[in-house]
Amino acid sequence: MRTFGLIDGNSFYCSAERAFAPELRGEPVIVLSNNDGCAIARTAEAKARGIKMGDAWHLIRERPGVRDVRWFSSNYALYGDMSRRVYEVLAARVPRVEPYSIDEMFLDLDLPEGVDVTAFCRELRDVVRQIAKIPTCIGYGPTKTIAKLANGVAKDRPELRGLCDLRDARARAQLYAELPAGEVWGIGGRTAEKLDRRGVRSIADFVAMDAKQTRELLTVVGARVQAELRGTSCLPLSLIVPPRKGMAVTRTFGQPVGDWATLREAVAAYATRAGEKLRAGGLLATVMTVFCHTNPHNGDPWHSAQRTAQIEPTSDSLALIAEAVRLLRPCWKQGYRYSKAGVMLAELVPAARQPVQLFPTRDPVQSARAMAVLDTINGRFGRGTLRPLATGIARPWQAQARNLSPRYTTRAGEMLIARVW
DNA sequence: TCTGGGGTCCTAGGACCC
DNA sequence: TCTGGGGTCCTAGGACCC
Repeated sequence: MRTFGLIDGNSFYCSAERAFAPELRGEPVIVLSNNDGCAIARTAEAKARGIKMGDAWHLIRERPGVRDVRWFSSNYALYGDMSRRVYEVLAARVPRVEPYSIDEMFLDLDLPEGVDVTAFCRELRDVVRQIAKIPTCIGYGPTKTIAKLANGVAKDRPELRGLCDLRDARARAQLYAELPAGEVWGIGGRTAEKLDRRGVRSIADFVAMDAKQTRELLTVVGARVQAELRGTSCLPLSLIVPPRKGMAVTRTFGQPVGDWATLREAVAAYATRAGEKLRAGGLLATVMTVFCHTNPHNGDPWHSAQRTAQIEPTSDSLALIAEAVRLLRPCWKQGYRYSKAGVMLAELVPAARQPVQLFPTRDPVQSARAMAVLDTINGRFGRGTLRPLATGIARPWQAQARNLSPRYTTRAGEMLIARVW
C-alpha cells in the first residue's frame, strides 16, 4: 500500500506575516485580497471572532471584536518566497514533493523499511517550523484524496497536534460516517447539493453509492473521487509541472475609471505584466482576450464587454500593449464607470519551439534585447522600475493596499535588521 | 411510418480548486 | 469610499467531414 501525504501551512498568509513580526503571535490576524477587499486568510484567533472567508472588510471592520484585529494587504512577493522556503526544506528530506498550491504540497511517504511514517511526519513539521517559520499540518493515507481529507481533519482537531493518519481502513470508515460529503476535495457546493437531493449526506453514503451511478451522476470526475476515497489511487504524484495553458492578469481598480485614456493605461499595464509572466516562463501567446466591466455591486449602470483575437506569437510587452489596446477600444463606452478589466492570454507556445516569422512586424532581435534589458533592471530594482510610458504616470486605477508589510525576503531595502549589543 | 453512421474539432458553460 | 485573482478539467452540442 502506498502512502501519500499532504502538508499545508496553517493560515499560510497570516503565518508568513507572523514569521517576521513575532508580536503578532497569539493575536487575531487576517490578510485581505487585492484592493483590501475581503478576508482571504485568518488565524484561529481571527476565526474565533467570527470573521469568515471572503467577508468584505469594509462591512465588518467596525464590528465589535473585529476592530482590534491586525490586518494586512496581501503581499504575494513575501508569500511566494515563503512557499519556496517550505518547499526547499521538504525537498531536502522527502524523496518526491509535488507543490500543489502556494501553501500545499503532496509528499511521497513510501519511506524505507523500518521508518515510522508518523514519527517522520512529526519531525518534518518541526523542521519546517524551525527553518521556514511556518506552522503546518500533515495528513496521510493511501491516496491523495484521503491525504487531503486527513489534512483537513488535522487542521480542525487541535488534539491531533497537526497530524492525521488515515492509512487504516477502519479509521477511515469511522471518519467517513461523521463527515459530510462536501468536505471531500473535488466535491464542491453544486455536487454536494446534487448528492443531498439523493439522500447522500455523509462521505460514507457517497462511498457506498454504486460506482456506475456515481459515474452517471457526476461524470468521470466524481467516479475518480469515489475510487480514491475507497483507497484506489487514481491521482499519481506528479513531479513534472505541466505546461501552462493560459494566463490572466485581471484586477479591480482602486477607484472607478470612466475615461478612455485611463482605462487604456490600466489595460496597458496588465498587458505589460502578462508579458513579464510570459517571458519568465519562456512562452509566447498566440490568442488574447481583453475585457472590462462596471461594478456589479454598487448599483452603477452595468456594462460588460470583451474581445478575443489571434495575435502574432509574442511575449514582447509593447506588442502585447498594442494588441490589448486595439481589442479594448470597442469594449469601452463613454459614460460608464468601469471597475475592473483584464488581459487573458491563451494558446501559449514555448518560445524555443516558435517557427521563424516570415514577415515579423517587429525586429525579433531588437525586441528580445529590449525585453531583456527591461527584465534585468526590474529584476534588480523591483517590478515597475522601468516600464512603458503607455502604462501611465499617476495610475489612479491602481489597487489599494493600505497596509502592506515589507517584502522582508525579496527586497534588500526591506530586510529585517537585527541589532546585537 | 419514416430519418445513415461514425468520426473530429471547437466553443460555451459548468464545476471545481486555492 | 470600500465586495479578489488565477487556474484546471469535463461535457454537451453544433459544425463539418467522409
